[in-house]
Amino acid sequence: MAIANKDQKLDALLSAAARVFAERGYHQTSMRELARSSGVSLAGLYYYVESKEELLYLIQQRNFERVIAGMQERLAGATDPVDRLMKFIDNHLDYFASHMAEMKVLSHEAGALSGDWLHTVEGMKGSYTRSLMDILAGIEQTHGPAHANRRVAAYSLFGMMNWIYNWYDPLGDLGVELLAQNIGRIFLGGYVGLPVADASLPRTSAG
Amino acid sequence: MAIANKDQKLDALLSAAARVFAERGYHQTSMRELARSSGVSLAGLYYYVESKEELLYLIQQRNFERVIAGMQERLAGATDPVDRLMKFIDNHLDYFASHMAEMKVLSHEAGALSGDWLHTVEGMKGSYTRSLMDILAGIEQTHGPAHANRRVAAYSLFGMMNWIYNWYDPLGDLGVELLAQNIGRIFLGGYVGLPVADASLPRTSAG
DNA sequence: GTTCAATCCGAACGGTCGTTCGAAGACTCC
DNA sequence: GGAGTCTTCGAACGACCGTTCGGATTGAAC
Repeated sequence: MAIANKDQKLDALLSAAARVFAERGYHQTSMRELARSSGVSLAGLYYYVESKEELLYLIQQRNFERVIAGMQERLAGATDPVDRLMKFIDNHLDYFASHMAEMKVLSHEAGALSGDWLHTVEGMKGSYTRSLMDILAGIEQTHGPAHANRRVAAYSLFGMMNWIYNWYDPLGDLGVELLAQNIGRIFLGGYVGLPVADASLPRTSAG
Repeated sequence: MAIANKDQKLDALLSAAARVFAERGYHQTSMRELARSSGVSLAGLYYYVESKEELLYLIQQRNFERVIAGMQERLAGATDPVDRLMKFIDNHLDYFASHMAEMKVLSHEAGALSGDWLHTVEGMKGSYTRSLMDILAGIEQTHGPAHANRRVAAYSLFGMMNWIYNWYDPLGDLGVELLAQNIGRIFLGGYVGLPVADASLPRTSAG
């Protein structure tokens, strides 16, 4: 019970910290604020975590891990490159929209890590980016020459998806499925001139 | 001479500060570091600026002003909506690429301002966003129904363009013209299914 | 060469920061 | 009920923060 309980409390701590980091920024947030908003004393935080930076690292690493795991799961049975891309986008935006605070911290506080922690997270980003580039290569093979440089295309897609923390409200009128559909359509139409049919996308009421 | 000289030194100060803010982040940067990297004493900074936050505000406001002025200048004679969009993108990326530090500060430290200063910069952002949305409306009129929600499209384009501070090297192999061409092509092709011909874009050696 | 404003700075202020430490409470097992 | 481990925390530490203030330095104007 003891160890499981500790892990559970660490999870709650990370979730509370992510909310505050997302709202006020990592450097602007003090350990005293984190203590207050998570119901633990200041010193008590250090029972679960060895430093403020480890808190940031754990938020980034754990959530990125889940994004990557979700992607691998969704891609497991898909062979058509376009289908794979849409699943990649769906997964990314799904996780993003349901973990806005954590993903904002992951996207926005990338430069706040250092040392091995930074190295680890950057490794994950590299591998994630490579996954997308591979999918793009597959699309080029099946749908003719690309209309844009593959690297530019990959980072443009990440830009579209990661920028949403600046404007998207998951509780607003625009559902995640529709958002993913829109972004997927913009990207695919521009990258290989593919008009993405509604039928190949998850249906939404506002479709 | 006196006042002009002061303005000139303020410019140099802002430029030095932007470089440090871009590299280490606004909150992580101390006034002592800014003093060191701009060759002024700590107290001397306060002759030019009333607070650290005003420094950030001036960087954001002055550069955003120039981006908007550049846009208005380039759009002055253009009537074709697609041409207007390409000019909008060109201007944005041109300025971004030649002022990477300032624009990273503008994009990345948006949440660090408060009060009237925040209000002013947000007003500029709103007006700039409206300009893009107007161009998109024009494109829809001349090139048929859009393949994606206009608001999503606008923010997706901003995402593509503003994300470049995370990966783009203005001194690398990929020139700004080519970058703008690629992003413009991805966006236009996806938004209204328009295959952008090379001829309608600025020529580059790598075409 | 005195005046006066513009320019610059050393030194200090009060405050907040991340982190530590020793000890107190809570819980389990005998 | 005693031993031992897990969990929690009040209080304090040294470091650094943004900002201020009084005075030094400069340079043009008369």
